Amino acid sequence: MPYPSKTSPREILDEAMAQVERGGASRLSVRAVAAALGLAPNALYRYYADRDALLAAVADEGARLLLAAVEDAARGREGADAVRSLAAAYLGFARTRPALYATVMAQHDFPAGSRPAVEDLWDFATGLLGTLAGEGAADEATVAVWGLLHGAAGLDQAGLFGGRKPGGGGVAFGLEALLKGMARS
Amino acid sequence: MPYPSKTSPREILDEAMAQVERGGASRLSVRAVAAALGLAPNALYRYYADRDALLAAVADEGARLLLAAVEDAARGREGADAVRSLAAAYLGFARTRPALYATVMAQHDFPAGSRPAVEDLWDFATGLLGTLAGEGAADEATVAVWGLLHGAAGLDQAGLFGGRKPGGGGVAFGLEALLKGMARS
DNA sequence: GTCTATAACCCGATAGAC
DNA sequence: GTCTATCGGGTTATAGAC
Repeated sequence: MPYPSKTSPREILDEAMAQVERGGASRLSVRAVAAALGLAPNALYRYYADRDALLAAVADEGARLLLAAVEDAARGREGADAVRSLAAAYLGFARTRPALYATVMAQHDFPAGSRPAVEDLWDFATGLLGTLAGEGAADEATVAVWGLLHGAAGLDQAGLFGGRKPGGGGVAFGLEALLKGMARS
Repeated sequence: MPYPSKTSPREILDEAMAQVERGGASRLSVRAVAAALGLAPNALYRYYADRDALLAAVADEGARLLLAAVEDAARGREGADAVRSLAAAYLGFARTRPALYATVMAQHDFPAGSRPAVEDLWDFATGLLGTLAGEGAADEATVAVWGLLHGAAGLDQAGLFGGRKPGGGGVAFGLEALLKGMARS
C-alpha cells in the first residue's frame, strides 16, 4: 500500500456520532467531520458511499448501544418484570440520548442483505415476549410493546405536548394493560 | 400593496407537499419548488424563513389532513368501536401517504406560541378516550393508544421487518388489550 | 416600504490527477 | 487513499424594481 490510510471507518463513525449527538442528524456534515479529522472535504467517501450511508452507520451503532442497554436491564429478571425493566431502560435511552435515538428510529432504509443491529433488537424482544405471550403471539406482542415504547418515546422526547409530560404514566398504563392482555392469550 | 405578489404561501405549500409526497421529506428542494412556480431560486424565503419552516408547514397541513381522516372515521360511532375505526383510519393514512405521515411525525420542533394541528389531534383523541378510560386517565390512555399506533405505523411503514408484516395483527392485539385495560380503570 | 433578483458562501457529491 | 477542481442545492445579504 503505497498510500497509508490517514483514517478509518471507526474514527469517522466516532466523529459522526459526536456531531449527531451534538446537533441532531440534520446537522451532520460530511465536510465538518472531514475537517475535524484533518482530511480533505471528500476523503470520507472512500469509507462511506454518501451522507446517508454515514448516517445509517451512526443509526446502526446506536441500535447496538440500545440493545446493550435493554439486554443489561433484562438480565437476571423474568417475565413481566423483565419487560418492565426493559421498558424503563428503553425510555431512559431515548430520553438520555434523544438525537441518537431519533436517528436509530428514523432509519427506514437499510441496504439489502445487511443485518442491522435493530434486527437483533427485534429478536431479543421477541424472545422475551414469546415466553409471556406464547410462541404464536410473540411477533404481535413485540409489535404492540415496541410500538407503545417507540410511540410514547417520540411523543415524550419531542416535547410535543409541552408540560403534559405524558411519558411515564402513559407508558406504565399501556404496558400493564398489554401485559394483562398478553397473559390471557 | 404597491407590488403584486407572484405567489402565495398556499401555492408554495401545495407545491412543497407534492414534492414531499413524491420523494420524501429529504428531497424537498427550495430551488425546485421555486422553479416549478416560475420564481427566483430564493423567492420563497419571503414566505418561509428557511427549508425547515417550509417542512414544518407541510407537516402541519399533513396533521390537518390526518385529523380530518380520523374525525371522519370516528363520526357516528361510540366508545371502543369509535377507537377501532379511528385506529384503522390512522394506519390507513400512514400507509397511503407514508412520506407525508413521516413528515408529520418527524416534526419535533414547533415554533413557540404556535398552535399546530397536531395539538388538535391530541385534543380529539383525548376527548374520545376520556369517555372510555375516565377523565382522569384520558391523557395516559391517549399516550398509550397513540403511541401504539405511531409505533406500529413506523415499524410497519418502514418495511423495517421485511416480510413480517406486523402492522395489522400486532396493532389489533395491542389495541384490544388496551381497550380491556382501559375499561377497568 | 414591499417584494424580487443577483451574487456570494457553505455543504453534498462526482471526476480525475497523483 | 487522498487530494484538487468542479458542479448543483440551501441559505444569507444586498441591490434593484415597483
